[in-house]
Amino acid sequence: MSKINNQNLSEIEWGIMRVLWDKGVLSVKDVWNKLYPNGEKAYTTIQTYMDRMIEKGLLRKEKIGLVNFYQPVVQQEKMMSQATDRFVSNAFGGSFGHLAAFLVGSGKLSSEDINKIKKLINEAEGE
Amino acid sequence: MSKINNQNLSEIEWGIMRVLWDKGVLSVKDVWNKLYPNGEKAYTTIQTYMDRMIEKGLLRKEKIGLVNFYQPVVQQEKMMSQATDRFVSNAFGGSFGHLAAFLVGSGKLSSEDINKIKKLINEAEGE
DNA sequence: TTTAGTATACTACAAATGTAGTAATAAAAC
DNA sequence: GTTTTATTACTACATTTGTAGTATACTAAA
Repeated sequence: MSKINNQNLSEIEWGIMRVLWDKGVLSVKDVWNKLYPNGEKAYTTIQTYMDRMIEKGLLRKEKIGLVNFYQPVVQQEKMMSQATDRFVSNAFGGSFGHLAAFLVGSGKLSSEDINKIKKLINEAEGE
Repeated sequence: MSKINNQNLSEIEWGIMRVLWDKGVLSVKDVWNKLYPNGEKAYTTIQTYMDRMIEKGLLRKEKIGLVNFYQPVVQQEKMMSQATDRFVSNAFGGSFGHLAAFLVGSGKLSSEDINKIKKLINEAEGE
């Protein structure tokens, strides 16, 4: 039974989740084509990943004809939130403010980003 | 030779790094006491971690008397920056703005956090 | 100078991760 | 109807991670 989902995703797992969140329901081949159009990884490697991700409760599959179609079990928002929590707790000692300040001070944000943030802050404060 | 440092840290490795960044130079025992005052992990487990972290180029050690003292090789800022890059690229498709917006919209920031961010933004724009 | 206490160095091993090959099966093409 | 092609299912294996025990060696105490 899908062990209360709370693990870290590896880079490849994130990639797989992203295309599935984006496209909805896909076969291994679809995902593979999307992620590795030049065959950087073997097809069966991705197959293995995706089947292991079912065991982890991240995906589920359904066979239609002879092809398996996979889809996310976990919501993107939820996963992002959990991952952010874990990341902040590891890298920023649990302080979201620290991370936010780091972002603002890091030069990693474009001026559009900054404007969007200001707007969001104003909206949030307006309520 | 310290293979250009670019790996992910596990939760435990982050913990070790954090106490070392904080305190400077410590023995295994010091770190262990700090992180697991109730012996949640075996002393030798931490020893193993710290020695592996030397191979990964994260720490270095120096023997004084019969005790090894460990210290970080990589700067905290740099590590945080790299880790943030990787995290954003995995979880937010590479968009820092997305992460920042997510943070502001998530309710994870306190009002002091928000104020600090506004101040930082103003300062940044003032220059 | 034998003994008891520490810290180190080395070894061990299971689980998870990264990577992919091969066997089997079904459909399509000939 | 036999061959080829597409997929899946299963197996394999090296590396890394998590966890810790044991053997050594040195210091301090008795």
